[in-house]
Amino acid sequence: MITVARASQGRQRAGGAEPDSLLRGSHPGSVTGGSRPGRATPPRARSRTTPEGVAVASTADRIVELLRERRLCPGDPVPTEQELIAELGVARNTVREAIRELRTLGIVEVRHGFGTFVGAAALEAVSRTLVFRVISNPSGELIGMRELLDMRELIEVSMARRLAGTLSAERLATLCELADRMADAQQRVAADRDFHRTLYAGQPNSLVGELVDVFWDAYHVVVPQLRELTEAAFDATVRRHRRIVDALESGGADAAATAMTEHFADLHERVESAAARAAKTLAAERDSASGAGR
Amino acid sequence: MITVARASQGRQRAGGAEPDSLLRGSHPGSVTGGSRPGRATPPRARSRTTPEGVAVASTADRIVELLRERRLCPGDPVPTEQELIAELGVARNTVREAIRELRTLGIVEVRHGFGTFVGAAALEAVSRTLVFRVISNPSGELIGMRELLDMRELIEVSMARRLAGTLSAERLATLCELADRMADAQQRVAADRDFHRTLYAGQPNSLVGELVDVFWDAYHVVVPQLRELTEAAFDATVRRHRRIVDALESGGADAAATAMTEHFADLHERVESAAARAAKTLAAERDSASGAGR
DNA sequence: AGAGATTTGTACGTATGTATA
DNA sequence: CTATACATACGTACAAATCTC
Repeated sequence: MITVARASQGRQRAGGAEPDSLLRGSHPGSVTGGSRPGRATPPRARSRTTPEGVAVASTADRIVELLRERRLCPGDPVPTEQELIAELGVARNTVREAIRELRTLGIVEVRHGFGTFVGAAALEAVSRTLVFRVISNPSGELIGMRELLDMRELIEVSMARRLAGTLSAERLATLCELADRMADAQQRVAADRDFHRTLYAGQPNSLVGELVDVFWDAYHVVVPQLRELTEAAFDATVRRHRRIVDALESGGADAAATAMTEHFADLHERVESAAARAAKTLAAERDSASGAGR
Repeated sequence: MITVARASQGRQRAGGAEPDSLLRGSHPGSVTGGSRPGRATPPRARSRTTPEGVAVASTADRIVELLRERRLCPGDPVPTEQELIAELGVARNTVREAIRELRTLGIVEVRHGFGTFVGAAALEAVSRTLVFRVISNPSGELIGMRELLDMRELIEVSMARRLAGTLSAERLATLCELADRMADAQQRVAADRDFHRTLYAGQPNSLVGELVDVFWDAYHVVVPQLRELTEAAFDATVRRHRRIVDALESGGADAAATAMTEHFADLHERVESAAARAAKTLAAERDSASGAGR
């Protein structure tokens, strides 16, 4: 009975007022109350702090700033909640929400009952955003899946170009073996993941591998929504992957890129046809339901 | 006096136990207490709930699940905190932390005093993670900056290949104008941003543009750390960008890719030389300080 | 423009589970 | 097994922002 009251407004997005406070703290009013780092005052006698209503965001920024000032590296312990409360002069919930934010971004890692530590800032969490982005698309999930696949193609084709002719014999053998294991329905998904993962494992740029992973994850979380992908095309999967390996081994950059492009063309085609069939069966179900039900 | 106590352990990372609960709720123990959605019981008489210590995470998952069940699209209102408290049977702080997590991921957007709404799941927040990743690198910020630049190159070179010969006359004219504006020191950064932005504006795949933006943002937050980039090379900037436009207009895919690659080669070179000079001046300062100070 | 209602933001106190030593 | 340090969760109260009338 309370829900419909606010449905009138469309979607006044707030806009991007944040990219300014990415690095620096920018906490405009640290002239709040007492609570200097020196004194060990329990955070009381406040009763009207709240600079303006962005305490959590500014607290998160200040924590990041703190980590930078103290030159804390991934794995190092972050001050405890109590210390942050004393140091920053905010309440526990504020610190907790700020930590929750940083934890979501991978900037810190929390271990229950033990402590909080600087994180590696992995991009892992991004796949969650991507998945939601796909499933919340009002025009249907298909276009979101197309975008994911297209993005993967963009990155991996480029990487194929770079990797052509640079892989060691062992690496190539491993890739061949993984491609073969894709013939087995049980191992297919894991083998596919390992294939793309070992492909970019030796890369000096760790971002590339992580980004590939993130998009791979998101895609493979979403794609099971399309039941009944083309079961027949699985030997084609093996073939495509082997061709990629071949091109990486002996071919030039263009050949590797072409092989990778064709792999993704296969994936695109399978998604499209599966979506078409899904739409058809859906329509058929609807027809039979409306025909028999009334 | 409390800080050093926990510095002994290295960094036992938790590992990736999460990609399983990306989409579905997977809240293992909803057999907690009462608090069914039907009854409007104020969440009391609990006193020992806490299934196992992951209430916030599972609450966040359940909220996402809720949004999916109700087919809520970006812009639609999310149930209020009170409703979520009643529906999910958790305390307010738990809901708030869950919302904070989803807000960080761009899955919801919160407006003080008004309500919470489904978000567009933009990748904006990623740049924050990227920035932290660079500045927290124990081996120095330079390698992180190299990675950012390399990642940008990977994506944008690939996009240049795609865009070659497809841009409209107006678009090309706009790009030319933006390139010219880079001669002005005042407008340079904004023009650069707009250049790369309008380049990928018409793309049907919105992910590409966002990803380019994210890496652009992160890079340009970090790069001012290197004071005194080569001031002399700025007409080269204009030239490089104009050459990209030319290649996109009349050249083939390879020409466009080459032009873009050369642009990034310039950027790489400038970063490296600036870093080398910064290291040199730093060493000089240290020498003079240790020589004069003692 | 003023008052009330709704909703999110912040603060404080307390109890409990968890991991380490 | 006990002790300790820490994060987790709950409940409540009040402040601030926004909307509606």
